[in-house]
Amino acid sequence: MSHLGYCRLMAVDREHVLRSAAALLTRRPTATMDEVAKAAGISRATLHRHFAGRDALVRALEALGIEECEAALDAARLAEGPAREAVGRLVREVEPAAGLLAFLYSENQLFEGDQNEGWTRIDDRVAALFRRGQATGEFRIDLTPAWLTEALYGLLASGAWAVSEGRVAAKDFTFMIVELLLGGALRHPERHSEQPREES
Amino acid sequence: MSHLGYCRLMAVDREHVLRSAAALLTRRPTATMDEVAKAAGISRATLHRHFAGRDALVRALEALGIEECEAALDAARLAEGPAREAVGRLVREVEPAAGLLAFLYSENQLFEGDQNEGWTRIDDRVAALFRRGQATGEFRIDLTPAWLTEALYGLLASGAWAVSEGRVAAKDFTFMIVELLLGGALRHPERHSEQPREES
DNA sequence: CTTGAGTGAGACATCAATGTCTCATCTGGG
DNA sequence: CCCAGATGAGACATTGATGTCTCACTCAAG
Repeated sequence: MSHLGYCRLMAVDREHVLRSAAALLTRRPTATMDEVAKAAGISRATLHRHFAGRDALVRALEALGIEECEAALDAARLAEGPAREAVGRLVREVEPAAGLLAFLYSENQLFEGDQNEGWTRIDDRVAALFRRGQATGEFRIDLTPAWLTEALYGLLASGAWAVSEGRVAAKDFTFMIVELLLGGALRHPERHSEQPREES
Repeated sequence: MSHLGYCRLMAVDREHVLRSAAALLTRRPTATMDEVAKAAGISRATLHRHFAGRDALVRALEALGIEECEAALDAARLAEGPAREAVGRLVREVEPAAGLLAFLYSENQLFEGDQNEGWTRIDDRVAALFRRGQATGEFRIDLTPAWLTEALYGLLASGAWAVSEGRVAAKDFTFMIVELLLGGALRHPERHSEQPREES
């Protein structure tokens, strides 16, 4: 088990480091490599042995986020049943990764240009869900799938931050996001005009 | 006019520097003081004469954002008419500042602890609007005003980013945010149960 | 016991951004 | 013309994070 055991132990270790880094950077996006190492319970030297530098660490976190996102997309079975229920499943599945995704979401605003293709694949799958909902008549057609996708990301990030700052209860996370995204804030089923603007 | 003129000119200049800094940092939150100076068409030395350092610059931008936010809150007359229309007015009034607010929104996630009290005042006013809407029966009561407030911020930031990256048209900004926040993505007025979760 | 891989601690060098300083230049008012 | 204030350009030291290196220690396998 010398060789195999070695690799698997490294993987576990790396996984653990990534998890603590994600947890820390979610709260303090500017945390130092020193702090990341300390949070993982290892020395900076060892951290550097696992990840060549801060870039590599963030890249690895991005890969982890993409991986968990796609796992959530798979688990949510977006193609099955009513689209609205698929949205609910998706948010529920993605909830554990919401903090990490919120970090990566704001981190992506910093990087110009080269954005990982994994995100566009995810974008496509989410947008396809909204498009399906529009095709079946469940969702309104005057809000583009691209915007609904962006809005979902924004609500996930807002929700994660609001929970981490104690402004909303963690147990309401999925409920609030899904209810707002699907149903909106209005109470009565009366739907106002689709052209609400005065001229101007 | 030596003295008065001096002050007013300085104010105009400072205003211009702040505007360009806001425009630049909105696109590239990590821009250097050098780049900020270049973007404003002045030298780094002069930039330092206006703002002691990067901290001071960000603080000034924060103050500007708060100022514009409160101006938008005033202009939207949140206490008048149906709450849903007040939300529409608010988003429309706040739209020109959305980019700056998105920058400050993510910047605030970086700073720990001491957050400017101006934001809590703004939070209170927005939350009061949602609370009023709930009291009049316009808004549902199973989404807390605090969450609706956070969600509005998140949608504003998402919208600003989506527009700046060309994913949604700038002219649809207000429409999409208001429609999603108030009406949600569902097409039909049928409202699903307020306890949509399976047990578990 | 011996060995070797992995680790922690810490000493550097590097690098980018920042803050401070000086000096030459420009400009408008006296 | 002369001058004071503001500016631009650039040199310089500082600071904080980072990347690299060495060395001693631990621990489990042989």
